[in-house]
Amino acid sequence: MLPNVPTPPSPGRKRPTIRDVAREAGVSYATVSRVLNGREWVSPEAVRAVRDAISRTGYTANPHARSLATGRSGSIAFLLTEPQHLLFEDPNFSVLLRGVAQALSDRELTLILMIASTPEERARTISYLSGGHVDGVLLFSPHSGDPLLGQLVQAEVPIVACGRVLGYEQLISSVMADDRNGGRSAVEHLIAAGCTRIATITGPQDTGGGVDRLQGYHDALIAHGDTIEPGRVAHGDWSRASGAAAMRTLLEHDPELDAVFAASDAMAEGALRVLREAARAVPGDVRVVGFDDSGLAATTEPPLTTVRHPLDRVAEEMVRLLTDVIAGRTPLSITVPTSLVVRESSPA
Amino acid sequence: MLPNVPTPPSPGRKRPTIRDVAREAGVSYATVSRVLNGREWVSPEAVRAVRDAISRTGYTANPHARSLATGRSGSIAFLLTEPQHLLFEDPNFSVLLRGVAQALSDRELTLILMIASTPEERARTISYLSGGHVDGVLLFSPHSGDPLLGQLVQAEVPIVACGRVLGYEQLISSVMADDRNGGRSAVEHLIAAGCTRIATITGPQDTGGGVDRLQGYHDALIAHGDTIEPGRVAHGDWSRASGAAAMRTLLEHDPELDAVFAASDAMAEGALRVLREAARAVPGDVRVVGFDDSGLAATTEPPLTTVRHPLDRVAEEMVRLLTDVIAGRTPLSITVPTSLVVRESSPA
DNA sequence: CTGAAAGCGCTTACAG
DNA sequence: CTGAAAGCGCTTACAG
Repeated sequence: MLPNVPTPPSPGRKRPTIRDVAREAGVSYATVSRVLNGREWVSPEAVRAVRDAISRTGYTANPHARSLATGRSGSIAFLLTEPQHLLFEDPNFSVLLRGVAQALSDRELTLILMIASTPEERARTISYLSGGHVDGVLLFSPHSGDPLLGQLVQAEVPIVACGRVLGYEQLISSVMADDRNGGRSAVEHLIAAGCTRIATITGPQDTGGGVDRLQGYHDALIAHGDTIEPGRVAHGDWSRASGAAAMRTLLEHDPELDAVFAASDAMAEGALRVLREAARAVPGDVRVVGFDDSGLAATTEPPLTTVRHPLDRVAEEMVRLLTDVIAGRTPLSITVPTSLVVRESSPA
Repeated sequence: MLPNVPTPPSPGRKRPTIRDVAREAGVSYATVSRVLNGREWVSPEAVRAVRDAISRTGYTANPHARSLATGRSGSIAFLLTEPQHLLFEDPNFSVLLRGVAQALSDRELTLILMIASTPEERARTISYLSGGHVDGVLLFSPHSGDPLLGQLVQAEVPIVACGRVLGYEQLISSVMADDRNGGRSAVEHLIAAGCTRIATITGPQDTGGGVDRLQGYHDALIAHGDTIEPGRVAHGDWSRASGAAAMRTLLEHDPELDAVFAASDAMAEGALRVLREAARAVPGDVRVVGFDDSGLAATTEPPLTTVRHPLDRVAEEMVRLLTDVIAGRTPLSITVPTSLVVRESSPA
């Protein structure tokens, strides 16, 4: 029928364009564009006519044409660089994703998900993002040694990271929890409960969260006049398995320890399992405090006392900040407060 | 400097276009386009010259311009309609997302994530997808009563669903696990172990998986000459909490039951918790079998015997099928096989 | 094998 | 307040 139907089996009738709407409304298509974009200098009658024509024709704008004309893509990349096994088990990820999806949807922006774990994916990702095909990038779980970071900065893509990016504080905006004070409050809670041999399982030391939560542990101990025992500090990678491994190391070093502060709920869960195997009662023999207040925290055995990391707020702030950065405002960091949530693994 | 820099603070120099490449290579830009798209009838020299020019200029194609010209967006929507609390706790979701991201990336397609839970999100989603802004839609956790389904079908958007969509079997292509045989094999395993009072916790009965796994339970029992006791069937919604609630109901109806087949690992986990509270040993007093072999299964207490649902395969097949549907091939369904994974909650 | 040209559907100064 | 026109960066028949 029509001369220029799409090459493959035509997906129904041609979609209406701005010209169809203009014809319906009896105005020029420039005017249609103006009301579409809510610009000034359009008469009320024209606005009404166009709106009617739009609903009659079922018109929706072609985002590609719009992007081509404006030079903005209307989309944001949600970039994950964690190795996949962490992604799989981390309930924080879902919360963040949900929050970002919501915030983006509210602003009529599209969420493009990119996972860069294999070398091929990383190469494709960097060329895609450097190509200017998205308006900005939301970066999750960045590790300071990652070469992707430098490439992204060099490509001048607007970026906002989740958590401080070590070594890039001045170049990459970020939204972080108050990790240091959060860690501190967790350990102060343990001290107040009378614990005297407090160990910690840290996050990766090439991440802001990993470093800052450990610093909070230091702060609390020092403020209380204690010294830091190296044997009471074991490192993890946020995962359950690493938490379990770290707990074993800690028990070897000090079988008498009476408390553990784990820098994530997932690691705390691993620690809980090892303590059970080692026949230590929680909280009777050993108190355990986690970090995040993720979905996990309330369902462990016993339920975890933890530091609440308000990821819904973080997601919202990340999107807000990114739109600022895209608009040209200078990079900055936002810190959201944390709070202690007391459950049975370390009651008040 | 340049007359037409983008409105906000110029993001560095202008990106090279196809004309810049053509100039560099000393050919027309039509020729550049040909080598870009790997079309025939280009001399080897021209190809070489263009490739060199591309790497010298750092050119990457503008996807919006390309989409506008070709009428294809190069992107696929990953659409989630589950209420958010399910999304949060379901480890299957991450596996699927990862698999789809990989398969799409291999085909140079972009993954657009859409979450449609609130009414506003649903409205935006339907208008976005109906607007023809993506080449196709990957649908997750569809419930048969959802009005979104009809709207999507009416909009003639290519769709592939994860799991059979009840009532839309002829209209929506899908990739499903062999749910019925999977459920059957789980229950046969229980029968073979000598269980005689086998209960089941089902998934939602408005989903293909929910119905088919229950049918598998029926099949096994009937084949063994047993009758179906209504009191031994309790319904859940895939979540842990619903599994726990269902388990309580089942114990009330038959305190002597000696086995439970839960239609998801998450529900099995909830059941496990209730059995522990009720002082039933697993597998001593009650055997438990789950479904999915999700990340959860190996970490429960005790680890779960379960039916493996190969979600990585499912993700890959969904993308493959969707590209077929987009290319105009007739809709069809793909079933991937399942297999029993034996662990301690019901040993061999 | 290769150019010149039209067209994809918008936005945006530029004149009126 | 509104139209006519140029331009965004590509692809694709159409002539050569």
